Amino acid sequence: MPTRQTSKPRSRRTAEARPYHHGNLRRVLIDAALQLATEGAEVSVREAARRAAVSPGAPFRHFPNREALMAAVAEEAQRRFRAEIEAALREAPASPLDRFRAYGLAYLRWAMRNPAHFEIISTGRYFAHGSSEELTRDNAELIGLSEQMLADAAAQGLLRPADLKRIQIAGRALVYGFARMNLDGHFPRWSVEASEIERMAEGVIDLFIAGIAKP
Amino acid sequence: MPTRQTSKPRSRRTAEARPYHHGNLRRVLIDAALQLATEGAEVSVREAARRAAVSPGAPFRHFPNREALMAAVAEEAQRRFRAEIEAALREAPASPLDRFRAYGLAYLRWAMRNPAHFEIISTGRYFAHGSSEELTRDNAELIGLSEQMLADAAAQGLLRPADLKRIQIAGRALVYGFARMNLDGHFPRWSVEASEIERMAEGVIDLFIAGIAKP
DNA sequence: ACCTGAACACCGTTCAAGT
DNA sequence: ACCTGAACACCGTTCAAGT
Repeated sequence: MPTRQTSKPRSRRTAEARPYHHGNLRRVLIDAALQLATEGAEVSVREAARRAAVSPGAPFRHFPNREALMAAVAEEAQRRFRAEIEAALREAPASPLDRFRAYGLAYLRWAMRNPAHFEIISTGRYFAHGSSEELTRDNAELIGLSEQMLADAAAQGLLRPADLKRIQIAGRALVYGFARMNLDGHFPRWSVEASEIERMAEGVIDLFIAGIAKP
Repeated sequence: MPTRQTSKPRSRRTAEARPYHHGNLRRVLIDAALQLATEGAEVSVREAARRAAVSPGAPFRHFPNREALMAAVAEEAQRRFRAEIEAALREAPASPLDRFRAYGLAYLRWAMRNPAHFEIISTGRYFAHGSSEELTRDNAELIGLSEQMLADAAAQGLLRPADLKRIQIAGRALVYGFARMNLDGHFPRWSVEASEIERMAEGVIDLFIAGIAKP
């Protein structure tokens, strides 16, 4: 058994003597909130503070209110979401309809695997979406992407005649609705087993594309 | 000016002398909660109690907890939702695809006009859907209805070859997604004006049906 | 410049006591 | 049988005081 090192004076910054100033609290709070969401718990400022080992008032030095915390969490989640979609598109074939398909698939796969984060991004109950520059910009870019793919498809004569905006809204409603059915626990009542959800996601996207594509 | 009837003794149950026993509290609480939701406010048990002019503990004689109140509210909303869909189907033509269209339209119209009620029915964040017999039954019947219409359409040779379950899930994802985009405030970023939402709902349903129907 | 800790106004829920 | 009112454990948020 090793002797206790009683002679050595405690250094000013050992692990057990946490400094008064956290230094990194903003980041730690966002991670704690992200973690809470992943666990399926309600994100509360107090609980995030508790996990950051900090007093209940401390978060309010970094965020004016709970909404602002949620917005920061959403920005982080959206960044990851967008990164995954862009990665999928980088590996996708050149044909615009194939790219449209890859986009939808990547969207749904991320939503299926990160339901809590997806909800924070999309719900708008936690904070006003318009209040975040970054979220608005990211969103606009993703929308522009799908607009472009559809316009290309139309230009190459791949689509049956139809209003492009209508196709776009329908396509988005389809994937968003599917993601939310999953999130909101609707699939059991539609007899869709957990194990077949990702396959069904693919099937639903293919059905939609078959419906808009020229035969 | 009429003289005050001071001679007449106060009856035991005048309007201003509210009786200790409410008599109708369960109903009144549900209506108050429905009203709160309509106003866009968070439904709280205490506020519902306040509006029913009753103490904060009183609701718990009628509902074991907040979830049970929300479930009762959802049951009421679902009843109205279902009634409207069934009314629309009564007036709809006989052709199964026309009926499918009428169903989708009635679904979306109700969701557009009663967003708060629609959310309580569909979200599953307020209470466990499985806990309500009535909700489960109502839901199953609505699902059965659309199943039947699609089966009829297939039997009459109106559909392009495709898996019926897939069509059903896709159709539901489409309308649910559209309703939620409205609810969650997505339409501004898709440049869909409030005034054109119902027209767009129709367009999106028609696009879907054109996609599954035999040309 | 950033954090603590007490305080305030909320909430859901319980429970003894009243009618 | 049903309701009151005080109580408890939460929550978001503020603010004087500490480092």
